[in-house]
Amino acid sequence: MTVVWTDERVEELKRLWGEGLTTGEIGKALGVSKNAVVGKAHRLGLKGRPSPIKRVKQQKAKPEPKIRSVIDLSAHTCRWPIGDPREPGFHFCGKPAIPGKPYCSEHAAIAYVNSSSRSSKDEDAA
DNA sequence: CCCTGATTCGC
DNA sequence: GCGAATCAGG
Repeated sequence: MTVVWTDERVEELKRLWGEGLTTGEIGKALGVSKNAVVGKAHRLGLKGRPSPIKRVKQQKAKPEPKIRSVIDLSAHTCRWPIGDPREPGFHFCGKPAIPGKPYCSEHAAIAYVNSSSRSSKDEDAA
């Protein structure tokens, strides 16, 4: 595989080498064996580096998972607890709640039932 | 064992 | 000078 090392090849070699590609990658890109690459590189006087050189993958920094909590729920979302808070399947109702109330109409009825039975004659007064 | 790079060795 | 083989490090 005596591919004539033209200036282009050498330039590509140096470029890929500088890119951080491994000898195998460069050799594959140039169509030569990794030995040829490393040999030429060494002969050229390129900088040596640690064996397992790998290009650092650009990891996308995730914004944030955004933890859902009861306070994060919309003000108009029913927060009626379903199940036991200690159990894994615990969740909230999530149905549209009554404005001003943390529960939907159904659960609000349950929540406020008998809580403070308004007398049928305490608000008619003026 | 795999990966890699570095050096050696024959052409 | 070239690359494969070989050696060496991780």
